[in-house]
Amino acid sequence: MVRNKIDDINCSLADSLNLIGEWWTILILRESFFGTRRFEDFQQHLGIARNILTARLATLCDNGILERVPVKEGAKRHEYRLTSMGRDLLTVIIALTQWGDRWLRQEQGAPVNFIERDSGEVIPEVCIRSKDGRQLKTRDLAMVPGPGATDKTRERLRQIAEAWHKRELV
Amino acid sequence: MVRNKIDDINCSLADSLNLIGEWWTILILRESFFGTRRFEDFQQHLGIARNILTARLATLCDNGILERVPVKEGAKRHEYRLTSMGRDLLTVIIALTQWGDRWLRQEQGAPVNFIERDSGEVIPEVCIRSKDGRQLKTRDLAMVPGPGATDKTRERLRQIAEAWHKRELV
DNA sequence: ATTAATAGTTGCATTTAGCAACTTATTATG
DNA sequence: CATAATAAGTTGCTAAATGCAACTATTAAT
Repeated sequence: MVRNKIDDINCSLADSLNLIGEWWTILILRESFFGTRRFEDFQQHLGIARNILTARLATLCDNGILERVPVKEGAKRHEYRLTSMGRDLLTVIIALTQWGDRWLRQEQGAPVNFIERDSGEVIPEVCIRSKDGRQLKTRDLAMVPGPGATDKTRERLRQIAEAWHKRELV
Repeated sequence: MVRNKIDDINCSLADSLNLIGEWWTILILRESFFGTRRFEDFQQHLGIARNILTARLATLCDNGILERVPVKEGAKRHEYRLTSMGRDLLTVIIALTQWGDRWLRQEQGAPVNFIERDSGEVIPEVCIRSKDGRQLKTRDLAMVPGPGATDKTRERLRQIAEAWHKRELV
């Protein structure tokens, strides 16, 4: 799929989704965080079709999110492990899990709680904060061009800012 | 697709992905955060096929992430707006955008920076924190059954904890 | 009343995913 | 070492999802 074709803003979100936005990919990564490393284990835990799993693991390896390492020194079989790039996705995965807990399981409560290993305390919800630690909402945020902005991006951001003022200040 | 079929852990992540994990959905939500509300605008900004856009907007409305509201009092035409459930996804979207900034645009830098509207300061990276505000990494985290855990979930979490000890303490 | 814009729908081609059986290589076992 | 068992895919086929472009039906503007 070409999700960025006519996109008028060069956005890291679309790029990220091109790497991890395919069916199953995030659940594969969740399994990785759970400690799963072997093909058969991914397949059995997720119930994913074997050919799709093959394809997804290859994409993740090609993009540096997982790496294939020998099961042990000199072994021919390998396993799939998170790279630091992959581990860095944990924030996204936990944020999305917590969103599901909040909105899809209000009655039952979360099936799984993430705790800090040392203290055993449940971690608070991942959220957007200001530099000095205040929690921010959608309305508190705006966007400005960053160092990698193209002209198109600047233009789009200008239009967004303008539309916002029209709607918010009237 | 049935992504949760053989899943042996009842996970909010899989549920979340069933709502927002389809092609295009997250980019549609990004557009919503940018202020886009009308069908034609979504279509033109994203370059998405019209029938797919129709389907995605319907799913998002059905699940309470967007809502259809009349363009103005009494008008027949409507527009699509984020609900509070939808706005609550901003954390995920920013986390994923920032991940893309970090790993896919190391040279150029981020095309878009999120700032706090009042201060103009760029917001820090969304991250996982402990109760007292320390930043946590993958290794600092563990999982325990929450109030909504099933027997299967408990069993799986037990296995994960056991495997972790074997690998980490040797 | 007529036109233009908006918001879809429909039919068809292409791509992607699911399934189950088959293949190949690699470890374990007697 | 031979054989079996496991692991890790591959292949061929079916079903479902997506892309595209043209068409339709409202609604709003003049």
